Amino acid sequence: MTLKDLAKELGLSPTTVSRALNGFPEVSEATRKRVVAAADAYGYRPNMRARSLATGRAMAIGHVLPLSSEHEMMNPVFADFVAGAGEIYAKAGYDMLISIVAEAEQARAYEEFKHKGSVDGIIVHAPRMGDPRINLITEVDIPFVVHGRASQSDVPYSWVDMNNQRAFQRATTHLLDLGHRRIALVNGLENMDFAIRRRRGFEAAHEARGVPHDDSLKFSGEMTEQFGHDTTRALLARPDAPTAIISSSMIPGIGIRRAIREAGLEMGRDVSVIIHDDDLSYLPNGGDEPLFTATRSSVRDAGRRAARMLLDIITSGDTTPRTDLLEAELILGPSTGPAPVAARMTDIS
Amino acid sequence: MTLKDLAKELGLSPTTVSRALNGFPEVSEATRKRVVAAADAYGYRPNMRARSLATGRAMAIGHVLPLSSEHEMMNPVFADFVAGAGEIYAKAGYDMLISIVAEAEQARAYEEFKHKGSVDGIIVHAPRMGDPRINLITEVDIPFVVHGRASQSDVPYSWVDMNNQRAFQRATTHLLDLGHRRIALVNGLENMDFAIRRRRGFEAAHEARGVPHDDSLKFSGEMTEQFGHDTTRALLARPDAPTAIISSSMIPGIGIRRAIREAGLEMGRDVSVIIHDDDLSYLPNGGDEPLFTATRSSVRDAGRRAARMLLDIITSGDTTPRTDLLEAELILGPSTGPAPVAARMTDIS
DNA sequence: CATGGAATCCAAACCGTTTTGAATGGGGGC
DNA sequence: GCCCCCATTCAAAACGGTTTGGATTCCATG
Repeated sequence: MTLKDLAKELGLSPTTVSRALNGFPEVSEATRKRVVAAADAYGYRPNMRARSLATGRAMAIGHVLPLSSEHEMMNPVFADFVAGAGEIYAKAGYDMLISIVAEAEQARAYEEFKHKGSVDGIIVHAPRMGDPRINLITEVDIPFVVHGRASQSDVPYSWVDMNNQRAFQRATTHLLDLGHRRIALVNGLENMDFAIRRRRGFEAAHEARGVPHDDSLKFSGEMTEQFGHDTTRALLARPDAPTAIISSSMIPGIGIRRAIREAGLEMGRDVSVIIHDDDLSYLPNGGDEPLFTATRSSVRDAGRRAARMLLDIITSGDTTPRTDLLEAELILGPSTGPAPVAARMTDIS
Repeated sequence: MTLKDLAKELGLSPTTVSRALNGFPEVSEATRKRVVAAADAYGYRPNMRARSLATGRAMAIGHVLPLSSEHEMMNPVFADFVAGAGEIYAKAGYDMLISIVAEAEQARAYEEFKHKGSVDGIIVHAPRMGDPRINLITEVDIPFVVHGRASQSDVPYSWVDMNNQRAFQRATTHLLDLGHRRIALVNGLENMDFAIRRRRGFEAAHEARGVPHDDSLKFSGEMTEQFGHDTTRALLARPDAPTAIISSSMIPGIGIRRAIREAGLEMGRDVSVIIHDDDLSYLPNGGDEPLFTATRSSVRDAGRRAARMLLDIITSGDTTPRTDLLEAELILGPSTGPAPVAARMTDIS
């Protein structure tokens, strides 16, 4: 059932039918009702391809994800971010196009998105530091919003991001306040922008308190359970073992907890742990009570905000860059406590 | 730069240019070369919407995910499955359209996919038992492949699935062979088809060995760490505590491990644990050595297979249902061992 | 020297919408 | 009764490709 068929059925021209269905004022209320009634009697749905072609709007948003090689980690927050964005798109009648493309081919991917006309805007995921993609898409001249930021990017752009630095500064400060003086950082890969900001926050907290930070206590790697476990085991075997650990994600946090237990120690008493909690729906940080003390910021909510921002840029046509900085909450759980006295003593001595 | 512009630039008709670029035989090799050269000199990309409209093929596959309400679990395997499918689509020049839609509106969603003409085929995720969607899409008459199966569906359809029953039967049999007689099952929600099959495998193994299975040892719920932990804690507090636990996913498995440790017991010695491992890239079951004894089947690989199957159905036009049943491997890790003698004794007595 | 056929190329129709520009009819003002 | 304007409606031209059904040229064949 095409528009033409429907028009013939009603004895009207395609023009009038189209206008009736799209709410234009030049059509009488009587015929509009007649058309609408017939439309859903016949179950008519406009063909999006044809409409897109005519209007120039694709009614779709593209998400470009870097294709992770076999051994690289698939971004674990992606599913939740997309779920949040998808909610917004669905309400606004937009589709979501996802393309997974190797790092080297990203340039072409954006250009194709534009020229193929399959999307009206793009969400950029997982920016690296000084990510070249930003300049690239800016040149292509298609609306986009970045989830995260790319330090050292020279062009202005729109983004939604969590205040990574502030979150980790607060977490670190909290541990310092509890008397901890040797704190380890288990961070994500430091080619990712968020990881760099988190380390900066970690260091800034030390500096603000005049406590030196030890480079040998800072680790970065793929955020797996194994990574958390192995680094913690190594740390606890050292004579100058830290009394607290901050982890960039809950997954290594679980490995940290395991290593602490294996060492015969207790989390929250012998070693304090703070994780960052993306509030992933499939990995909740406990139920009524949290499992870990955590900085929490919902990545699903970030997805919703980024989607709203992008749709607003597209529909308003106002491309002046806008930004949305989310603050993480600091949630207290059983995984932190005052620094053990023994450690504090030896440290002070 | 449109096809017409390019044609004018070359002094050729749009017909010839189109044919040259699409490899039709009716164009001389000389002009083809000239056209191709000009095309990528000008950076010409055909507009997909126009092409789709003309050819009737959308060159896109739709994935429909149930919109999880705030409290429901977002399917944790989704990200990896999609990554696998995306690889295949990218190679074949297809786009991936994802739409997240509430359970109640799924019917309309499929119909719209068809009539809007935005996709050539559909992948159906997370089928429930007797899932009504299967009949629905069959009626809509658009190629589709189901990831998983829906028991009690009366119409034949194409699917890619893991042999859930066999995997859990093997895991259970292995525990029985180790002397365990009271085995608990920590399963996913039993409105999901895979969960039902896994329970059947669990029960079949008992029956094959003539060991009774106790309904009070079977649990199903959202597969969170907390769920694994809480049920295990309750189990271990019972006088007739099980000596082994099978978990439907690694995430509750981690909670199971935590509860075992909290009870002062050791996993693999006092309580054996087998998990099912979807081989998720961001939640590997250990590194060189596994953390858990596990039934393993890569969900990313399933995504690749489903995508290949669907593309083949679409391009061949042969819609006779095809199926692909993947067998899980049983991987031995440190989380299992012979049943403790004490338990075995009291059981025998 | 026609004739047929292969090899190339092109004009025009088509895909299903929206949108432009014009036509039609009815009613109000004079 | 005439004119103008407004409210409706429509025919036709986009949008950017593909595809159908010829045209044209060139060469070999009889």
